Amino acid sequence: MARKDQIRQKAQALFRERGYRATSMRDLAETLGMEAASLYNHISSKEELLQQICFAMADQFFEAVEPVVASPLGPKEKLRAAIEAHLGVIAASADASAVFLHEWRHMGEPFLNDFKLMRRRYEKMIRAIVEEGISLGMFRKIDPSLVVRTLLSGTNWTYESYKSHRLQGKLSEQEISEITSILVEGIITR
Amino acid sequence: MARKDQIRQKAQALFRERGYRATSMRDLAETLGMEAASLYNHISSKEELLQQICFAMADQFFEAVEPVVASPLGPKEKLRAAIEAHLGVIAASADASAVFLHEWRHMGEPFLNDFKLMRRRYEKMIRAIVEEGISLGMFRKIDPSLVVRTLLSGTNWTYESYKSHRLQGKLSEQEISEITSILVEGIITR
DNA sequence: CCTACCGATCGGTAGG
DNA sequence: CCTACCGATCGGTAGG
Repeated sequence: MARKDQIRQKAQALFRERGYRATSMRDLAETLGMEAASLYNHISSKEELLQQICFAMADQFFEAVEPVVASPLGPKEKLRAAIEAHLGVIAASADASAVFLHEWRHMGEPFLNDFKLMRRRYEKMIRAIVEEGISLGMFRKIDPSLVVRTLLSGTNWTYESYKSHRLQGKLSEQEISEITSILVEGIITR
Repeated sequence: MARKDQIRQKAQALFRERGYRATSMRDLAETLGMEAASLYNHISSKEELLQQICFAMADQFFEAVEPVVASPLGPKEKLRAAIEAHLGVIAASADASAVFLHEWRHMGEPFLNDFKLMRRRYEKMIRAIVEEGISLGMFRKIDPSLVVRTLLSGTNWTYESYKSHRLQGKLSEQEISEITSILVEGIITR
């Protein structure tokens, strides 16, 4: 079991660095000091690795953001808290987040469809905050779907922050707060 | 020559839809109604296609944004115009933009390094606008590198807008303006 | 966890 | 632009 976790961790790093299709099972085995065939004592297929990474991250995002949505905060504070929670998940699992964001399309059915449905549900959850804010006159009247995509997309670079020249290491609490602020302030009515 | 353009156009669509590594030359040939071997009368390699797509898009982004940077606009209007120009390029070439944004890492050296340098130069150009705005007290005091990454990342979903349920078809001028506004307003001091 | 190996598929070439 | 084909590599299995 511990071995399987090691495999998954290395798979996350390689899938993120090179992409799922460009990572061979031989590559993965090599980083673990074993032969490719030996991997199959711990996993059943390459795609199973991808599925587990993607759906485990989906769980993480929901676990972080759902309590915020259920909270009694007002739209502005709720949206801020949701984006901060979302950023916190990426910061906590940068490799797996990058795989979640970019490699999911290489899953086969029926997992692919499940994944798309899950993502739709996630966006819908955040969209509800935006819609409430608009209806209360606190947020600008802009297509909520467009708003949510811009918000989430604006966070999607952060998994690579630790590789950047200027922004090395994990994002600090303050940086997470600043990114959130940039995104949320652009939506608030003046 | 016209044939080569057809090949490139189909390659853009397939690389974008399935990813570079998951697109075979046989896939590409099939969409063109020819055999894989015949492609090599028009191109020299699969990677050449990727390089030409990526660097052609790089040229487009620079051609759109450089005049804005050189203009006498103030930081706020200049940043707005730069983001709008950036969004305009994506809207005009959605497939190629998606490839530019996601598939570049599959280029080999020395092209890969050239590409990274080019991207750095592009970000630096936009960062200069942000830095000027901060120094004039018009923009909030936030790490300009973080700001630029958030801005550009916030535009990176737009190439898929025409596939979305709620946002079908190319982005309208108004939608481009709204996205720009969300991103830029979040940076301006109050 | 390894050796040995499989059928499938890959990018690309030769020759016409 | 096609047929025929190449060596390399792929994900995965058999058997120990």
